[in-house]
Amino acid sequence: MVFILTQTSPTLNGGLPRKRPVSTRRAQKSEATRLEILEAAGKIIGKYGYAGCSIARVTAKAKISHGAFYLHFSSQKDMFNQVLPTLGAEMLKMIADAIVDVRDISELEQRGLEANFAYLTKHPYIYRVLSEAELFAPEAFHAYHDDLAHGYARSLRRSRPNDLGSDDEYETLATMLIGARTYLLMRYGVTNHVIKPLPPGKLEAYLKFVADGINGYMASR
Amino acid sequence: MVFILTQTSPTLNGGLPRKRPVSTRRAQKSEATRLEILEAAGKIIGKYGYAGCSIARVTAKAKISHGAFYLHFSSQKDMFNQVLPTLGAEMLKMIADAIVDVRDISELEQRGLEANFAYLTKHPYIYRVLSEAELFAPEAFHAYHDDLAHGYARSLRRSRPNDLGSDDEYETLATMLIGARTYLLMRYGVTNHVIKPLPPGKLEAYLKFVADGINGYMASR
Amino acid sequence: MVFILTQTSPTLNGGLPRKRPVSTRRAQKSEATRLEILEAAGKIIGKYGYAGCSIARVTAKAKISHGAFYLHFSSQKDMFNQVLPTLGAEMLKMIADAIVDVRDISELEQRGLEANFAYLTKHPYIYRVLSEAELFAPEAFHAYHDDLAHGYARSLRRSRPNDLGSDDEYETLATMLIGARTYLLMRYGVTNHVIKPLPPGKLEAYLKFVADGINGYMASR
Amino acid sequence: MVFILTQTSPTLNGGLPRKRPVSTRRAQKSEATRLEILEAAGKIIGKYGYAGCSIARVTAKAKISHGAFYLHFSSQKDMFNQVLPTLGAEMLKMIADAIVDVRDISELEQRGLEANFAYLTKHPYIYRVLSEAELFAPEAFHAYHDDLAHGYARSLRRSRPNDLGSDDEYETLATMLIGARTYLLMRYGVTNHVIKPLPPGKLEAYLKFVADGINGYMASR
DNA sequence: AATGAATGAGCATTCATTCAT
DNA sequence: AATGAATGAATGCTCATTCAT
Repeated sequence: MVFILTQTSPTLNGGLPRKRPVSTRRAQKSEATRLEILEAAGKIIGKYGYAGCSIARVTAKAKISHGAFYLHFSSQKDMFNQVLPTLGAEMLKMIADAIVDVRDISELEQRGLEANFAYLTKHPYIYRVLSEAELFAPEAFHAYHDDLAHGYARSLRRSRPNDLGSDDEYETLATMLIGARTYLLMRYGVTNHVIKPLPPGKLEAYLKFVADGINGYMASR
Repeated sequence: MVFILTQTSPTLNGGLPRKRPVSTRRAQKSEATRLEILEAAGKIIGKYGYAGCSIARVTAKAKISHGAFYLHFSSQKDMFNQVLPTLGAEMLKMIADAIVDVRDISELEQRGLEANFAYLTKHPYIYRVLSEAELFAPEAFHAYHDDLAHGYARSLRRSRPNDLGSDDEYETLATMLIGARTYLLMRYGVTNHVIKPLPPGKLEAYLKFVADGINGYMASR
Repeated sequence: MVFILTQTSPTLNGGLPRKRPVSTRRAQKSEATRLEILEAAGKIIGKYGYAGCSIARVTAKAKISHGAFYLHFSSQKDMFNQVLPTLGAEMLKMIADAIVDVRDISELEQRGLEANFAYLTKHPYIYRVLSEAELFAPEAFHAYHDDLAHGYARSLRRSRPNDLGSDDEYETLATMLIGARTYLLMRYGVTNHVIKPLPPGKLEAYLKFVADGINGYMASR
Repeated sequence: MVFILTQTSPTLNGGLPRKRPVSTRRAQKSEATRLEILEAAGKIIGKYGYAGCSIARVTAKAKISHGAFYLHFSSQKDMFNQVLPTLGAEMLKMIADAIVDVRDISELEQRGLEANFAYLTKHPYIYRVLSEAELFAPEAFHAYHDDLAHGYARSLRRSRPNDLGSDDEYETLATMLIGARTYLLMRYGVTNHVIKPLPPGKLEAYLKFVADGINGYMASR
């Protein structure tokens, strides 16, 4: 096949060494495998936690050999630190998309929470990946929260066009809001690492509290 | 030795087998050992985390034999679930004492936070015991937070004498407040599992946000 | 490419398949690669020992692919057994050259030792290649020592023209001398696999002892 | 049983807590196991070398569980460093005993070599334990050779009562002699890690050479 | 000829728990 | 009641060799 290609169409790739396509194909395959491993790891973390996410379990689920794991990750820790960024990125994107055109805070919060909740429900294992990351993938955890708080802060600012708070003030606020909703979710919306709908009224409570808390916060500076 | 004691004073308690004092003494000793083990475990968790809190380390620190551990706890998990209730109770009490006579919310929050922070600074290992408990001692973690939210809710209600919110509403609010402050602390006040003072302004930001958030929350029901 | 070459000049060598020049060029290239691999292996053994001389390390250093290794050696063991003969040959030659025209034993010993020492100092990794070879490349090790003892024996015989000892007697003697100097070097001239100068007097001690044995050694002090 | 003992002979141990016998018994058992492990390791090293002396093999041979190994040694390296001192001590003692009353060098050498050879033949695996130790248990190896050279030097001095050489001179000499005989043994007396009798004449060659060096060796044939 | 992804057996070490003493 | 030796499954990781491309 290679022979035929190089004979029949020697000019197709403009004289480039015919190595590229091969290595590109390989690189794609490799990247695909890397993602499969991370998906497998995510599911296993969802079920057994990071502590139960042994290389043996991951490779069995990803249907690769034990040794192949180390072609894609330098260590278990390395993999742990990639699970959240990879699997969490999509969630962040979904949330960002959901709030891209909101104009006031309650819309922001409502849509953001809905998108967040929808994603967690659809990909139930993400919740555990995220909640245990503080311990097992601290770098990823903090990077994730920096991102989240940053984006949140930007949306908050956009939703209050006349307000002139500093970046740090908005990030502080975002941090508190994330904490409040995380604890609400943890206390009322999670059983055995599985997300369930919040009891009626909780979400509204959060929205109300948040709205006036912010007004007061901003007014009193 | 035991035999002799029970034999030499059979009449003191009117013919009933006079086991109580002895077993009481034993029980006291046993209880003391149990507490020593839990203290040791607390310190080890503070230093190495629950994951590094092996029975070997704990028994070495508590100066008991490996096997003796199982006279006091049925398993490692059992011990994990007792560390937080035992060591955390004191902190809860300190906080409760600090806020027992407050009359308005900002005093409540200020004093509560100060007491909390003071305790964590004085007993640095508690922070890790608490923060990792969600993962390694989930039952204890949730019981602790139930307690905390409950007490918090009661204080909130007391600080707003004319308000008629339901218990559940106050607990929901307490949960959000705990989340907000926990995340603030985690993001700005902890490095390498060690508490450090919050940057200036963070605490005030929390107090302001909290005060008006609550007012709005309560007014709009 | 190969195809084209063999097709375009079929007549040059009178109809015989004109493989030779090509395969010669190839063979040369192959031989060069083989040597590069062995050089790389030598350096790695010098630094990490045979046990640390993995195929991965060697191929990385020789800048060839992992698989290409097996085009030149049938196994790791095979390579191990070729490192010493290849890299040691030069040393043996240097020593042989140094002693080619000596006429008495003390000159023989002095010059031989100096040449040996000079070579080891200049190519520090050879020492480890040699000293660990008994374990990891036993065939090569024994072949090397056969060679060494053989040449040594011949020089000894040449330095004693009137002596009629058998070859075996001279080889036995050579073996003992090699052992004596090797142990002297090992005990007094090597730290952490690196050759350093012998303490003053050791070399002279060896020379005296060798000449006259214990009696002479003791008498001549 | 314990009860009976403490009742029937309360004075036998003079009031000492009856814990001692138990822990002594335990300690003896433990020591016995430690030695069994080292014996097993010695045999395995004799057969497969240090590189093949895995904990799995050792514990299987010593009929203990995998984990029990670590009750007696802190690591594989720790064990490696104890094999030679433990198994080699007996050999050194046998040699020392054999030469305790010699009065001249040739007797010293003859008896020492015979004892050495006899021991190696009876405990064939020691040879490999010793010869590979330089690489796998360097500390033990050098300690062993320091001991050996030291004792050897003392014997040499004793066998030459009128001689006033320094300790260092005698140790240097001992080192060369050990080297010479080791290489003789290695080259003529070992096949596949198994000791076999030296060919006739080799031992005599060594004795002659040692006494008078090359000159004597050659003259006395 | 040359590549490098894939394999899978092997390794040292840890540790909660049990149980004979 | 108290001890601590013993168990054995489990873990993360390495590496010589093979083989599809």
